[in-house]
Amino acid sequence: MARSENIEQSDFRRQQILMTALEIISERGYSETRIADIAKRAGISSGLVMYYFPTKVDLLVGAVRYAEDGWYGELEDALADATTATELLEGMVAIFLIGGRTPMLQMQWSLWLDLWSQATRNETIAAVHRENDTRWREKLTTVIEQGIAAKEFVLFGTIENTVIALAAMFDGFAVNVACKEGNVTAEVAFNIAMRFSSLSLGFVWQNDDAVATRLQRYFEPEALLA
Amino acid sequence: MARSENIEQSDFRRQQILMTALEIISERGYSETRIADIAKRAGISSGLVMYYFPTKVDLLVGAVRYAEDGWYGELEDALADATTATELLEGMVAIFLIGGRTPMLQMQWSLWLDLWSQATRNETIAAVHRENDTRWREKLTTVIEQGIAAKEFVLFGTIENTVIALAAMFDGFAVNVACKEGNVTAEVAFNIAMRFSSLSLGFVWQNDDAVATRLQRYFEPEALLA
Amino acid sequence: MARSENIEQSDFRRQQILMTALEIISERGYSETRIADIAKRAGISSGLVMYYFPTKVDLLVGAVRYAEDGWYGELEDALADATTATELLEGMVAIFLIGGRTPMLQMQWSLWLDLWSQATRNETIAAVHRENDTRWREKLTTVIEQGIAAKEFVLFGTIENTVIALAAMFDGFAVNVACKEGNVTAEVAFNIAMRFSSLSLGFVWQNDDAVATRLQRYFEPEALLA
Amino acid sequence: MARSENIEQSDFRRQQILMTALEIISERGYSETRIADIAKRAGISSGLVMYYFPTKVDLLVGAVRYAEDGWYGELEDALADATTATELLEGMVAIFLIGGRTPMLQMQWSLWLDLWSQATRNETIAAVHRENDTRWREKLTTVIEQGIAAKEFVLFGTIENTVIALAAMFDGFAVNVACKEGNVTAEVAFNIAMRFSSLSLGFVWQNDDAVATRLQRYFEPEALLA
DNA sequence: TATGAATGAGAGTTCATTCAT
DNA sequence: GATGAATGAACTCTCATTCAT
Repeated sequence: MARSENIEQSDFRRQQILMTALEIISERGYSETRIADIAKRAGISSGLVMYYFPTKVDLLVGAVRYAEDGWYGELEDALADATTATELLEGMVAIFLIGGRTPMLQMQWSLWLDLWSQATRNETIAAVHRENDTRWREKLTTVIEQGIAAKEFVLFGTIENTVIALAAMFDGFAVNVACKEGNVTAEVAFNIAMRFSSLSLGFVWQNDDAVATRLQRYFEPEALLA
Repeated sequence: MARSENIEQSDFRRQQILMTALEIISERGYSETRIADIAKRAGISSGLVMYYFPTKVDLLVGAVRYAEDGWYGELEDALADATTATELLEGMVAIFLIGGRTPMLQMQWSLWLDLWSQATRNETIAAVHRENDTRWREKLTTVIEQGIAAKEFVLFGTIENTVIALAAMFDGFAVNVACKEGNVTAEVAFNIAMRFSSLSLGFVWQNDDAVATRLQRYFEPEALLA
Repeated sequence: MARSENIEQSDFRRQQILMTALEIISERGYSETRIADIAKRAGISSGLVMYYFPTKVDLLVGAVRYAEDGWYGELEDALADATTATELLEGMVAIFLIGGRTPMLQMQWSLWLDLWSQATRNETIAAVHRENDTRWREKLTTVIEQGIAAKEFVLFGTIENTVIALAAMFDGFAVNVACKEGNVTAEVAFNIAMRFSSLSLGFVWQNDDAVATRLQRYFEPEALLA
Repeated sequence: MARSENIEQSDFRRQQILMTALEIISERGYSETRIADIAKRAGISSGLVMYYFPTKVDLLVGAVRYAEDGWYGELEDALADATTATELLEGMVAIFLIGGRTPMLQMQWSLWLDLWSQATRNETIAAVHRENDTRWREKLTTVIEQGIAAKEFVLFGTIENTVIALAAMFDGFAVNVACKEGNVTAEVAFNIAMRFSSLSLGFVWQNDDAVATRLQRYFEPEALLA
């Protein structure tokens, strides 16, 4: 077997394990996930899982990075048709809270809550969390800067603080959604999140037919808000 | 031993165990907490822990409720000197994000992140989480209603949505603080949280000497923002 | 159950586990001994073994100490009829190399070789080994001093060096016996060990009927040398 | 590639693996040595190690034989300047207990203790041990015969028994040295071993300047006894 | 109430060995 | 010869939970 094939094969295994891990951790949580379960579902031995990921924490870190990379990669595509800053923000928040058309964009919030929970006590995991957070804030910053340049947005504070506040609000909504708090479904969360974003960014937003039409780019109508 | 003494003794044990559990779960997380560790620190046998709390989940539920009750109880006292709705809100947010003068008010955020993480997959825990959330939103609602009545606040949406949005933002900030994201310390979080609350509630707030003076009701000066 | 009964029960378990461990480690060696095997043979769960001996090394240390204590305790009894220093030495060497009438005195040399092997790299085990060695040399010293006082023995060097040399020779013979080197059986080793001891201690010793008669105190005739 | 080159290459690999195995087994013991560690340090794959040595026991056997052959080969050279039987014996004991100028002559006692320990339960290893022992005794026999012929030595028993006794004593001292018993350093062991050898062989030996000078053939002065 | 010995079903991890390439 | 992915059986150790006392 040629060297390049080896590398491909190796990468394939790595990805296969990460995908499976991602699935199972999302389903039942990190601490309820067994290496043996991942191996079984992937159709390999548990020894092989350890061969690629020496410890269980490595697996969590790998799975989170994998999810993150996949999410951002596919987010670009999903937002391809959004042109104004408002539409971009709307799309980002919609996909963040409700999900997108691909499995990767159907963000597994339970994975994130696990990550936060582990991050408070494990520095390696905390570092991964910070990485993610920074990436998300940078993305938001870019969109807001575009909106300011295009005179769509007007800020009431510094851009840094605005981003921090909005990101915090979005995370908080994600907790509501992940914990399935009855009255705050993903769609309700999206709606409120956009209204308060518009307040902070000085633009007008209301959930009308135009919004509904636009959102069909990201998910099926039935997932939409009333 | 008289019946009443039995009950007292029983309640004492219950509380003693809960306090210890709270301590240890906060320190190292729910899944890293061993029944045996709680028993050892409480100076009792692990069998006795199981006698009062038949399963480990019961212990988590109990500890969270205990923390919650303690927190609200002491919050009242802490806010005794705050009279206007603005001051009340300020105090609530300060204590929520930074902490208060008593151990109970030094909210162990890591406990809450654990709770969220477990809540996504365990209905009993999810119920406790919802209880907490409802209580917190009711508290916020009361204060906002008072502010509206006193013409301190003006809303840009329904009161329900405003409360949901603010509560989400506060939770998101709590994640930042708990995961020790470098640039968002508890004090920074408080500051930004108040600025954006003022935007949503139509009041003016800026972090000046008067605020600093007021905050000294809740914690020592050195914990204050610049 | 009364406290004293608890302690008795606890000691019983401890001893039961140590005895079983001793047996199995002797049979197949420390690194081939499984906690589960000990548990199974003792008729208990492996968790209980770990309850009494938190690590496998603790079990080895415990087993060695137990064997050692048992050996010395029973050595006293076995030597009760030996009066002269020569007879005492003879008895000690005979039991050391060939064994005695009780299981404890049928020294499991393989256990000792394991101990030496582990001692080169594990300080805890090395300490136990040193303990044993010191005890054995003290025993030899006492007997030799008695022999000198009784004018049975005459030394050609210091008593310290004599003891070190003799102890080394006995250990070396033990290796021969444990590794079942064909021509050096336990009996042959005993015979040569005594002849060279007599050289170092200036007494006359030859393996005659009187010796054979005396040795019957320690083991059955068939175990005796031709 | 020509057949002879293949064989050379093959021998090279074999030796390379044995040297590395010897190193690592000496450092951390047989049962703590991993095939993968040997492969890594040798810069090859673990599959290749198994290609040359089908089982781990083969590797131990090979390593011991390799060490043994190296030791005897270099012993000859080291003793080249020793002419009398006394000097030869002195040199052999010195190198046996203290070591020589080459790595091979710095006998790794821990390897030998491992060998003994395994030999009690593994017949293949026991056979290797016997081989070694026989070789060592033959060497001692030759020297003693030379000493008798040259009237340097006078025996108090048969030559066979004398060799067995001395070999046992040397092994026993090796245990002391390997287990780093504080008061019996390699140098002390050598000194006592020689004094008691002289007793058994009827020659005069005392550790004076002449001895010290002679020993400088084998190792550096600082390693010498006072 | 209270103890703590006892359980037992794993858990993650290890590692000699195999084998397709 | 040489690789290193892959296996899988086993190991020590963990820990919530049970239960006789």
